[in-house]
Amino acid sequence: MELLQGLNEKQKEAVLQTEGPVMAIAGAGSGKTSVLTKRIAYLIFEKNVHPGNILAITFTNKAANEMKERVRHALGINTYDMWISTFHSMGARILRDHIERLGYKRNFQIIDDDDTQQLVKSLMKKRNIDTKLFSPKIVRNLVLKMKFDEDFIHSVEAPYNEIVARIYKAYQAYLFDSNLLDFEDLLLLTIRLLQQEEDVRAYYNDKFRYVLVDEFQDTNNVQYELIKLLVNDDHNIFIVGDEDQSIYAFRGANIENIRKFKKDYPEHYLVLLEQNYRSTNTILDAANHIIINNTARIPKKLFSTKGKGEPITHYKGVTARDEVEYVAQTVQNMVHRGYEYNDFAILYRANSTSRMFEDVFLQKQIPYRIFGNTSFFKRKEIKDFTAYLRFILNNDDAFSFLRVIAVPRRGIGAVSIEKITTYAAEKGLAFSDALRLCHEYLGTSVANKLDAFMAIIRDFRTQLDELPFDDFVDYVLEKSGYIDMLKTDDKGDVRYENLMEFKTILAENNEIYGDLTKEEMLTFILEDIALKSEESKEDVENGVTLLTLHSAKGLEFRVVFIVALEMGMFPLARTFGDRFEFEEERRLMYVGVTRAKEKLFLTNADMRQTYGETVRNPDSKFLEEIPQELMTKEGYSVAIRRSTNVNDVYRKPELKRQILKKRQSLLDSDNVNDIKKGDKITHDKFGDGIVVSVAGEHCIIAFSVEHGVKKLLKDHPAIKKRK
DNA sequence: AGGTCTTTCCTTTTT
DNA sequence: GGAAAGACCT
Repeated sequence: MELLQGLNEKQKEAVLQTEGPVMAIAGAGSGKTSVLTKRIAYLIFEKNVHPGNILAITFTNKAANEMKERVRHALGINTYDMWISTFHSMGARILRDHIERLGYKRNFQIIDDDDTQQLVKSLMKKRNIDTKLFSPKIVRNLVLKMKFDEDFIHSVEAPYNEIVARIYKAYQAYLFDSNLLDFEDLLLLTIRLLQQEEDVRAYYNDKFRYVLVDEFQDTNNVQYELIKLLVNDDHNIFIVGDEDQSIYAFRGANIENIRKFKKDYPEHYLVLLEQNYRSTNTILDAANHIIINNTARIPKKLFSTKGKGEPITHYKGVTARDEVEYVAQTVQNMVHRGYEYNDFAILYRANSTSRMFEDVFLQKQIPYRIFGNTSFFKRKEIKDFTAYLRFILNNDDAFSFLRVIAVPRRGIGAVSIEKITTYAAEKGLAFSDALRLCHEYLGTSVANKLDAFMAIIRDFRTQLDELPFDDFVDYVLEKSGYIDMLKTDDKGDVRYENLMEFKTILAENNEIYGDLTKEEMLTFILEDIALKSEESKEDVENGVTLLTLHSAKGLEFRVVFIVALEMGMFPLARTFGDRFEFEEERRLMYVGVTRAKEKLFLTNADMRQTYGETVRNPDSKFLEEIPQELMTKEGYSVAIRRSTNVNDVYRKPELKRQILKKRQSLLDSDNVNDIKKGDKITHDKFGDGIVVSVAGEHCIIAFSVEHGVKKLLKDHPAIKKRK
């Protein structure tokens, strides 16, 4: 059969065993994605299964998109009827149709993690809980756990237990009243719906005859529960996973689910995919030697028919800058030798590491793509504008109101808003009604301002139906005063451009959802934005890929650089004391190494700036775990390491003190602006100016007319003396 | 209330 | 070193 061409025996089994539960344990690079897509093709072409009867669940949007792409293009199947999505978008899609059964309104909006964090904080403040003494971050995490299991609160210790219990209640009520769902709700409410409403469950059980779950090792208990509710009595469930690649325990992923699956579906068919089609044996050897250090795992050894390949290169830079320059230089050299920019990936543990690479790549004109990081949709202006859209659609959305009322400022501040919410609470009114009826509570001037604002919002609601999206966006930006506000913002130009970019995105969606009402359309678009956090904006055709180790999962590249391999950077310092967490770091390393097809570079630096301070981290433990004969060493590691022992700095306090002292004196001399009255200086932000007077640490400087006269710290780094 | 300067916290990782 | 929150001044 043509479809099965190029598959090995094990892979064929995984495709052909269509009925009943199947568990495929698939090592890195074992052709898992192609098994998944071919299985879908086989179901449709050979078993005549309707695409609408297939549900494929992935973990990230990137994986979902890639699977869609492959099913659509490589196999020529129309994915329109097929559900290929993440757990969360699947939940949203089901809830959009049935959530009224749970008392919510169907035009609910999704609130992202940043916003829940803020919400918890403001709820704490409103209840006079000191957010300095009690971290809102901890409270929020505990509240989220309580969402999964209310009994969880009994294991929380005083005094947090009482606070968390209160905030949990308030938080849930707030979301419900505002018709908002957080990420957890997307799963939990779907479960509640399926448990509570038998006919709904029957509908989906009948619809989803074949369920496929990718990256099963990353499912948490709630997601597993959801899978079980969706799988019907035929038990046609296919899961693919690899416990060595479980990297989401921090988010509740539970490797135990693999064992639970075995128990819940005792009749399951097991397939082991161990042959690797991706990497050279040198790379696999290194990966095997790293992962073997983890205690809790089923032994598994990847093998490959590819040759030995090139050795791994470890480069140690003198500074982090040096490390980055080396990476850039190496990329360029290899491109001259015939590689494409597309062939390279730079992998790092934390998003913040990407900054310096961006700097250097820009400078050297190396094209690159960057995944994740500050997503387009998390920018202030975009969040502001989406808050407008949300509030226009739903006047009960108090959270969006708070944002919108303050940009631009409208003379309605914290005090007045507090009055409105108190009023709503006392009278038991919906937020939208409170906004209409609260006049007596407010001063006349504030009441008038609020009226004027609500009139604008009502007008926006009318215009939404009247105007094409393009014009609607311009209309809102103009009439809300947002455009005027940007004129005084020093980042106004960039912000404006981003908003125009956002307009384009809306217009594109307009075409996709052409047959819906404007309101429905906008609701879908906002949902999309909330769930698909990242959209690689700069669409470089051929560029180096910069991404975190987490988002690298499932991808492969000819050449991979894993950077900043230092104790504290990777593995992260906070994981040192916890074996469980440390082993997750190691799995992350394993994922990183196995992304490489031909050549692997491991880099780090002797010195780097962290939090604005120079630190010297020892080499990452993971470097030692790779057999040294697989590696060649370059850079600092060869030249200098023998003469200075980095660890001395940590062992000898007096040495450390000396270094600190020297560093301090360097800092001091760097920052001292020996300026006197009458000196001409230049300021990073205010431009050129003349020193009017100096007194102690401060000085008074006259800048150009638009900035005027300012009192500033004399030694502020933004001030430089002009020659 | 709003703007500016100063201090604080920070880095996991994703939906 | 940089963003966000807070303190302080107008």
